Amino acid sequence: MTARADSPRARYREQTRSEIKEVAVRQLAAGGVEGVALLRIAKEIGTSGPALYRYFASRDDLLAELVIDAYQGAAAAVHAVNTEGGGRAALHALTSAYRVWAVAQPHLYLLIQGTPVAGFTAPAETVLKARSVLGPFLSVFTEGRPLASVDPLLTQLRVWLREEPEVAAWVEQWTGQDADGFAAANALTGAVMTWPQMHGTVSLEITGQFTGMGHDPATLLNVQTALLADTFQLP
Amino acid sequence: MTARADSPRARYREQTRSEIKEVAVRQLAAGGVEGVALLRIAKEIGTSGPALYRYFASRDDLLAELVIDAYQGAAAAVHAVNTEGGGRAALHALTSAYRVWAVAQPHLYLLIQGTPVAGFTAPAETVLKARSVLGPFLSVFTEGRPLASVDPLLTQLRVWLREEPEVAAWVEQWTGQDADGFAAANALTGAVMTWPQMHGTVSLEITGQFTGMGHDPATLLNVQTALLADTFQLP
DNA sequence: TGTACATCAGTGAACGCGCGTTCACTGATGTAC
DNA sequence: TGTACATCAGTGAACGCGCGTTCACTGATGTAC
Repeated sequence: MTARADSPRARYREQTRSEIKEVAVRQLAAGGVEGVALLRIAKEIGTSGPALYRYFASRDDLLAELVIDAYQGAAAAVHAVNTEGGGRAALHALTSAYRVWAVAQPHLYLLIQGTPVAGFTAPAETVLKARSVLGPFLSVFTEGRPLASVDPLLTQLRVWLREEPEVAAWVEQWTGQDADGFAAANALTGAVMTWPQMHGTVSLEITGQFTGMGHDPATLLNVQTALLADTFQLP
Repeated sequence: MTARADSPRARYREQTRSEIKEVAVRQLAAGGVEGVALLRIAKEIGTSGPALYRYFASRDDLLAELVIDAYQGAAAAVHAVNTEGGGRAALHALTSAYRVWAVAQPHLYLLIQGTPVAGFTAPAETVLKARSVLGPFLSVFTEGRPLASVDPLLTQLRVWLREEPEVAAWVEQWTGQDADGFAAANALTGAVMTWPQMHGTVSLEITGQFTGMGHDPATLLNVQTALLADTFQLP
């Protein structure tokens, strides 16, 4: 019989779990994924190595939780943006929030969007979580009217919407539009174009490849976002 | 006294060095940077571990060479593009060549553009090599006339050109234009905007984050490239 | 309220692994005269 | 062309390290009656 969820013991358990994760994140920041070591975590929180196995079944299990937490954090940051006004301003707010979150915790960003870790299979929920981050972008692009240059991509995504009910449902949820219609396809196309744009700029900034270059990454992202807004003729 | 450069011994030495690097690259592909292990390399080429120290001073030295080789490969792929005609077609050819190289050797691409390896300092030449990859893009954008939306970035890069003689020289070399002029600044801005765009799309493709999504990454890159060409009003 | 038992957190010792690197050495291949 | 020496490639043994994980165990904290 398991202890009640709000028992003192359960509470203590949760507390220890999150303490372990905190230390793990710190090690992640310091030495990357390979720098996360159970024995050193144990030493840091003043316990023995094997004790950690009361809280996580294995190192990979711990990593998997970090991945999920990171996605949750990114999604929260993006979802917290007020997009009520819609249009260009909302898009700028979204891309900026995405960047700000990433720059504030680069190690977490790299954990979920960087080089995949060999031998480590990401948890199954990952795909859904990643989609969740892009949701708010869909809603902004719903009112877009893309220029003709975007057509090749639009056509492909329209097919996808037709063939993948899951995706269609996701898009409908965020756009409030029928997945067969123009608005839904436009929205999906906008999100699919925005993602790599943000990711490219943000990841180059985070990995330090802009250091010594004469521009502010935020300005770069702003300009790119403005062009996207132009392309989709956002109000 | 060192052996003559073309002596049989020197030739054999080079051969062994490159055999070691080949195996290392194979291990890189299989298990990422952490998967490159001297002892396993030695075993694979049928020699003892310590023997490798005749060819590379340390594991980090070996990795550094792989990094340089990878940059050289990327640069070669981009430099091989025929940009004589210039304009939009040349830009498309360049971004496409970049992507094709990356997709063909994803592990090498991730080695130079992915998550930095903790505790490993990239060789000093790295910055120059990275610049070299972008050179041909400069020449294409020389004939660009960017839209006003790009101005904020343009202004920053103009300052950079003025203050960093090295960069100015690099830009002059590829554009054949005076670094103080409009053409040089436009070219630099175009390259700085193209880089993250390509990187974003290519790295998401390579890390498998597009799998299960209903579009062809090449189409996405083409659309993005077309928009860049529009933005800079390339002929 | 007290007692008997079950559940849980944490321990210390130990296992086996693969790693990078050093060292003193042997034998082969070059070079100088 | 032959001999003496220097340079090089490669070896086997060994070092020390940190790691993830298992195991049998002790003591504390809960739960049931």
